[in-house]
Amino acid sequence: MNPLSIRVRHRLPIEAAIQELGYVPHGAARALASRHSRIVGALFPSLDSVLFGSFIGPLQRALSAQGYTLVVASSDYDPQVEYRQVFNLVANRVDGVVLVGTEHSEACYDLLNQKQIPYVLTWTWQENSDRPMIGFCNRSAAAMVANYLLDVGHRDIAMISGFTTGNDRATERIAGVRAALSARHVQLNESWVVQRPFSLSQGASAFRELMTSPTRPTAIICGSDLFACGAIFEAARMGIRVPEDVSITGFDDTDLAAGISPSLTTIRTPRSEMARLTAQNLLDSFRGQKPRSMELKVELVVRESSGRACR
Amino acid sequence: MNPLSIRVRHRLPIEAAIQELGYVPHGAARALASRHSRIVGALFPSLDSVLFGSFIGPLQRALSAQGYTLVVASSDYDPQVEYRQVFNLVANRVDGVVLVGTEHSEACYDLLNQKQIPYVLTWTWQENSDRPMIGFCNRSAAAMVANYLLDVGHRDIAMISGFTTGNDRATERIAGVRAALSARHVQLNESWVVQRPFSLSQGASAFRELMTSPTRPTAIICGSDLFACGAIFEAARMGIRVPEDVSITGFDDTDLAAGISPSLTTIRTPRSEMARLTAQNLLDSFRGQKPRSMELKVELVVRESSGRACR
DNA sequence: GCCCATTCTGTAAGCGCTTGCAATACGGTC
DNA sequence: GACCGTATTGCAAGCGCTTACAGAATGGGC
Repeated sequence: MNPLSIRVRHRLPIEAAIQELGYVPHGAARALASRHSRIVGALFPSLDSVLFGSFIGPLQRALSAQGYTLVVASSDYDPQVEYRQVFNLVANRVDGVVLVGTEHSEACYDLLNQKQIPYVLTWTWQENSDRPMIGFCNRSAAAMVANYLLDVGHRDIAMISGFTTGNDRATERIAGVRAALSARHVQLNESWVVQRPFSLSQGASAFRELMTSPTRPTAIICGSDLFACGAIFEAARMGIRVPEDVSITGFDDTDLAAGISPSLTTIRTPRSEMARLTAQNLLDSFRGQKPRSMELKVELVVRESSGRACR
Repeated sequence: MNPLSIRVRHRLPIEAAIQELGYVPHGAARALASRHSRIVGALFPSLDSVLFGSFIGPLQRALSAQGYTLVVASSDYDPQVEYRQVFNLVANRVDGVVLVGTEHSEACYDLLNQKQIPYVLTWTWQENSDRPMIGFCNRSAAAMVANYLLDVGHRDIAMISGFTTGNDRATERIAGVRAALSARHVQLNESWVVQRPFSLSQGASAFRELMTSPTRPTAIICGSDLFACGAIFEAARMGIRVPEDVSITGFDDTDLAAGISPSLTTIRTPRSEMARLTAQNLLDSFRGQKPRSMELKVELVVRESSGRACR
């Protein structure tokens, strides 16, 4: 008799019984016994934004395809909340954790290290860091935008940025712009760098503020497409022409960037690729392989919202 | 000696030791022993969309405040995937499940019932259903829009809708428009009801299609703000004036609706309230209280993108 | 038909907690 | 100081699975 035949002979009736009785394995029991939960936790600064949505989807798909479940949490940009959420994830003994950016309290890192839970930092890239990272360099991405604007003649450049406190991405983007300007002997006017909570309407009001100041910038670099779209909408309301009167650039290349009129010059950030690679990185860790950090390329997408400086 | 003093005397050094040793309770062990996981699962048709983002955030916050963790999953509008995801949630022995809409396979409902896992259907409302529901009536919401357009003289009304297969919200919205028109002896031209995947660019292309047909509608009811914004952008590109040449309405009142120019007439759906009440509903179930279904009110927000029919 | 290398099956221990019960300590009362 | 009800502690069982190991069955080679 074939050695497999027994297995086969038994498998069918057993599977029938499983169906019949409606047996569903008990994840917690399995997790307890096997010492891994097949759950991955992802902690975002905010869940409300569109931005992270286009990351969660692919991440969830990639993990799900390998039998992993995704838990999401948000810190609301608050380190206290963040620690609580990490603790929560650890308490649930997630097999791995996805974090956004590098700025997290020591306590968070300690907790993960102590419990030996692999984690990945995303949405950011730092050379020579020993932390696992899958992301792009916010500094050079911002510098790309700045250099492009300098190339087409802009010198009076303003920024609408997210809050930099605890947000290394925002910090790096400002630093990137500042460095790019410096390299061309242009100084970034710090009073033209405004920080706002990420939203369309905040982008609009920041734009209005900048454009009603005594001297107007000729170009505005926005730290997110949301800001940029808010600015474009506000420009329309104020009768300011884009890009003739002012160039506006975004960050992320969301659907909106291509759709809006004038279409938005922006930086395309590789969110779904980042999600896939992040999942892969963790899965490698789970399999005992050394996870690979990776710097992803971003791309400047020049569209209608930017052009030659008018003065 | 005070009976409490022992407790107090012991508590401090014990808590110190907990800190010291970095003890983190083991969720799986707790779940196994206590027979509840303190995890709630939410299953969305899609995670990519902005739409559900503004629901997940408040939901997660509300649950987190009560010590519950949120697991998200997406079905990609595929019943097969949906069943697998529900199975997954059940396998993880979530304490409760959040589902979107009413259309789910019997198998899904059976699984939840058999394992006695409380669930809530959201984003939808049906009178006389015995299923727990927290949502709004898509049919009457759509009828509100249609009645408004009829009131301002429109008779040639088109729709850009999501796919109706497996999506009761889309189905109901079309039905609502059809019924409202019928009641005024206007017939909905079925060839003017186009179904598309939810996205900005699909809204744009559907708009172009409708506006290049031999006879043009004077108003277009969109099943989502995303469609409507796509349509508005496309109108700008085609040199079609909104609302002078065509009125456009949306659904959901996302940030974009107020920001876009012309600003969008739309239906405000109470997403964060829905999230809070959904959480409350489940928490009530967990505490053995009878959960309360609730119909939420939606509101027609008339802005610039709609107006009197021109002919 | 015997032996061996496999594959398969059965069994027991234990993952880290909760829960209920029995045992004990406690403070107050008479 | 004996007694009582209450607060606290200690202990053991068990949640539903995995895992490791011992033991049995299997089929092929000689």
